[in-house]
Amino acid sequence: MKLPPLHATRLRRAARHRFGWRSLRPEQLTAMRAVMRRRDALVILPTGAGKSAVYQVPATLLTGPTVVISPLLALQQDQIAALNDRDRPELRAVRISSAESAGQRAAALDEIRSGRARFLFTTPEQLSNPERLAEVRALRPALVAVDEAHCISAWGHDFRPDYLALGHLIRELGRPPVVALTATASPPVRDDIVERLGLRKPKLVVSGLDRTNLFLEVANCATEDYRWRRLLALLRAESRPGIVYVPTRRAAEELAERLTGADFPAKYYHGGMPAGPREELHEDFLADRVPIMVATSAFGMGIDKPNIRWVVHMALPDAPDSYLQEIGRAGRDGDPARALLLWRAEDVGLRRYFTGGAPDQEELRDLAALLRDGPTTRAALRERTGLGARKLGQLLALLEQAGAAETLPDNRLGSPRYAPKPVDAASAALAEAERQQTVQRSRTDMMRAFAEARNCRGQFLLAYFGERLAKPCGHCDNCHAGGQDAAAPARTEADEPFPVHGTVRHTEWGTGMVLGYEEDRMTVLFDEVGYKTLSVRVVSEQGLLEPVDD
DNA sequence: CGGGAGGTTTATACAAACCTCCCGGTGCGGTATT
Repeated sequence: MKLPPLHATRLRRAARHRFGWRSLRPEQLTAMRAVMRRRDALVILPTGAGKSAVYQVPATLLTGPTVVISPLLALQQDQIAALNDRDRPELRAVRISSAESAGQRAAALDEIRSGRARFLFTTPEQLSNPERLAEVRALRPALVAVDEAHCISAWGHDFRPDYLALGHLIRELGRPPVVALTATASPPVRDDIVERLGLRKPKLVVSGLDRTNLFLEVANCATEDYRWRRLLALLRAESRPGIVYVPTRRAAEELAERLTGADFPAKYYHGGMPAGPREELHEDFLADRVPIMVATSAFGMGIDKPNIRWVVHMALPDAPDSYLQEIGRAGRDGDPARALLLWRAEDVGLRRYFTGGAPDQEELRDLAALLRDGPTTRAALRERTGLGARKLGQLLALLEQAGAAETLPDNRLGSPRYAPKPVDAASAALAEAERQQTVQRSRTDMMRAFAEARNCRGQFLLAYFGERLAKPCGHCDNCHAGGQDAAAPARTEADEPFPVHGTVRHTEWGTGMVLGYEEDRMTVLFDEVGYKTLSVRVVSEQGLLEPVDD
């Protein structure tokens, strides 16, 4: 008789009795068992595949509370409500955020301490407050779950710098096991998550990147008018609800009005709106009261709505990472859904702008010099430099990469013992910023290459995310147009001279990972210069790449 | 980086070409004011 794997029975029983889930998917179970063995895990599963269960079920079997770090308060609200609706003390969730008063915070901590609640939801910003951190540490958490972990990479470097410090903060919590969860993470994003969270040999669980019920289409639009007419054509052919992604807030408002005028009732949503209407729209959309949502990228994270029938992009997204996140919201019910990208070459300009320029070398140098005066706080640094919180966070992160700044156990900032001179630290930090921008630009290049691809789009996307799809996907415009030659001769070693996912070195660009092959071209992700597409023939003839042993 | 608005120049002067300026995403938290 074959014994069930360690912990599997307990986990299944807990899932059934405490949550009412009659079965667990293999990938869920794999991740949960890693958690039970107190091993770190990086879990990449599509939303709706039971990602939350991965930390929630083990949490009920561990001694001690689970801290859930999640980026959006609105999202936390939904997750907390879902847990508390079950009305069981061992599932009860509380929160610490700017939305709770000091009294509520004390009550939440007390509930956890006394065992009346098990889950503590919070944000990276809360934990970066030393008092808050000490309060949470005193609870002796048994597990930390980092939800929407791609935010570390997408937001940490500029927008929400506290995300970059999460690794330090978790260490200060007593370093319980950590499980990081997200729906999409390309190889460099995975590396970023592992490095920034300080994950130790994490169990990697990946599944469900190829969404077979999602039909991928792209149209290059010579004019704005053509873009509009393609949108109308889709609206006439498809049912509701759907999401139209636009690049700016103004475009969201204008397009919603124009669509409504054309007898396609639509609402708009963007980050500049007051919180009240935003929440209301969010709920209205979930309740099928909004047929068409025209939105910026602010809309959608954490939306787990089964019946979204299509997602249209009215501009080129900044990267395949965002694109896959956004189209992934369609067709969760498994029924056919469409993802239509309507793009123009002109769209790239806005993306370049958002990528930003180089930081100021003098500011970097002065900051590095200040850090040498002895440990200090962010508030003191803001005061002495006159920098804003966000800017300061960015510069500190860069200086940390340059070995000129470190976060001390008491959450103050200092200069490491062998820190480079401020001038050299500034140069190194600037170089790091340039590297990050180069990589980000190469992501936009890959997004454009996807739009211009004449072969299977599913294969292209999966290769970008470091996965391999053996056959053409069969659910994209190019596959349907017969662009794929099913009778093509089998590919040989001459076509694919380096193994997929193997490491190579380029004479100029340094080391990188082979992501995949497409006809006579290959895509490589280089550490320093990001994604590059190369001609296999040229690579072979000129010996541009050599294999590197991993 | 590029589009759009709005103004100015041009000289095949009731239009087009050119110029300049402004704008552009994602959210936490805390503080100040009603």
